[in-house]
Amino acid sequence: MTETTRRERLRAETEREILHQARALLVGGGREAVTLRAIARELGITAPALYRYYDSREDLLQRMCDDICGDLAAELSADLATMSAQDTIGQVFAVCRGFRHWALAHPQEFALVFGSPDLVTTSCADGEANRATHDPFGRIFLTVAGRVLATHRIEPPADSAVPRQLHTDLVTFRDSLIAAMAEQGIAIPTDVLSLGTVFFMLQFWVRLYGHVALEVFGCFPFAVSDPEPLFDSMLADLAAEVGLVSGN
Amino acid sequence: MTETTRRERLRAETEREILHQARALLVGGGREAVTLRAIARELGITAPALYRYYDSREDLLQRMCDDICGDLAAELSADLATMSAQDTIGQVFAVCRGFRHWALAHPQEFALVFGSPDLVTTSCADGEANRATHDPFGRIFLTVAGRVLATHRIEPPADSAVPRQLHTDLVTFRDSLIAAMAEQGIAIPTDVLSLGTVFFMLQFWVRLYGHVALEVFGCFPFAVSDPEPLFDSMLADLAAEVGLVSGN
DNA sequence: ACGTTCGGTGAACGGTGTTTACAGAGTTGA
DNA sequence: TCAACTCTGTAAACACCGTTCACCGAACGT
Repeated sequence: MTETTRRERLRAETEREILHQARALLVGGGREAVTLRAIARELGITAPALYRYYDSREDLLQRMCDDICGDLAAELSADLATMSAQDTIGQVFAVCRGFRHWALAHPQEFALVFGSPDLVTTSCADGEANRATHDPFGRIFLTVAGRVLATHRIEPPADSAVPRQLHTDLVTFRDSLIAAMAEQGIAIPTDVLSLGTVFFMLQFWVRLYGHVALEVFGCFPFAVSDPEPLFDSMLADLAAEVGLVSGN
Repeated sequence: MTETTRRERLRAETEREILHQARALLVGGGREAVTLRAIARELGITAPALYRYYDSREDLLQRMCDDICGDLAAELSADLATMSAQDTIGQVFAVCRGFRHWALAHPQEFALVFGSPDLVTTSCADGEANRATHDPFGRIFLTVAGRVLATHRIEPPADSAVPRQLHTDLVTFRDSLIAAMAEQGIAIPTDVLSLGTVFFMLQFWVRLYGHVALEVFGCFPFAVSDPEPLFDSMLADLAAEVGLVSGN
């Protein structure tokens, strides 16, 4: 079907199985438990055979990162598919809540992809500037954000309120953002993507990621028996900050 | 001096050296590089000897967490000592900036203490409810926050704006907060520690931790060449949100 | 002075990543 | 069809890891 020769089919199958077992080990015992020998054992082969598929353990972990990102993106996409296409604000909220739920349900995966100081995920690694427009998970965020911008007038911070040192970075991001949006058939008038708007998107992500990381890593200053209301109040704050009402 | 017998002195010395070398390995190669054999090699002893000091590698890592927290607290305390005792708001800002700078300068330590899904640091492990009032780093935050509350009138969110589900947790935290403050000689009238105030402190920490974690883990959606203005604008936002002006 | 405790060693066990030489099946082309 | 070649696997080996065990000598309390 998808592949021509028989060898290629078997190889793809094995590759899938390797990643699958690696994920199971990650979930069960964290990053340190993802062992070449353990993976091989589960597959009924020997450890050196894995070197036909990956350069090293580190390389395998890297590929697993991409795999995880893809799964997360797929899960969020599935959630979105069940929603009204009209309610673009609701879609943003759904993606945010979906991200949180995924992270809480998959703490080890989250720690690997979003909580490792060294490997910067490098992802596609073609350009270097923007991650979000390339990695499949980031694209979902930008898509729903773009749909809101295309359907609602928001009240972003004034451009004058954006720290000067961020200007060039924000402009660069805005450009690749418009390009990525256009690729998905979402036309954003360049004037609604003001510097203040892009700045707000950055702040939005900082707070979203921050809350989720805090919760996954259990770094609350005291025991919070149910952090969900805190999360929801943060989302409401963010929406209110730019004059969005969840109703319409 | 501090210890009576000669054996105790030597033991304390060795214990210090173990943690010191373990830290060096952590900084150089992350958690996985902290190896009993490598530590022993640096000390000129054999690996099994370390079991006279720690139950296991995991136990050693745990102690190292506490050690790191202590160092962070010491560094922040030193910063505070150079500041005017009057400018309590400036002290809060200094602690926040100090936390960020420490995290960026010590990413591996940060990842170990503030970015591990499994071991919840357990820290003192006596009570279970509140972490901040026990661990030395949390106490610094609470101290400077307490000083602001004792010297300034702030405009916290109304109690009615606090999600109902958080009430009991917040009340519990407030009580242990007042107790911890009193221990340090800071008297907080219980009426300034409204539910809204404690809620704001929680939100404050979420945003502070969130930004720092994001930066350490490099999870920006695009390349931000200098994130410091973003951090500073967040601090200004937080202060403005409760009506604090940095001047007085 | 004696027995005990403490901090250290060396050998061993099973597990790990990685390299090397080698074997066999799948594929390709004359 | 058959030879050349590529691809996927193996087995052995190396160096390293955490951990346990038996043992030893110096420091310690009585």
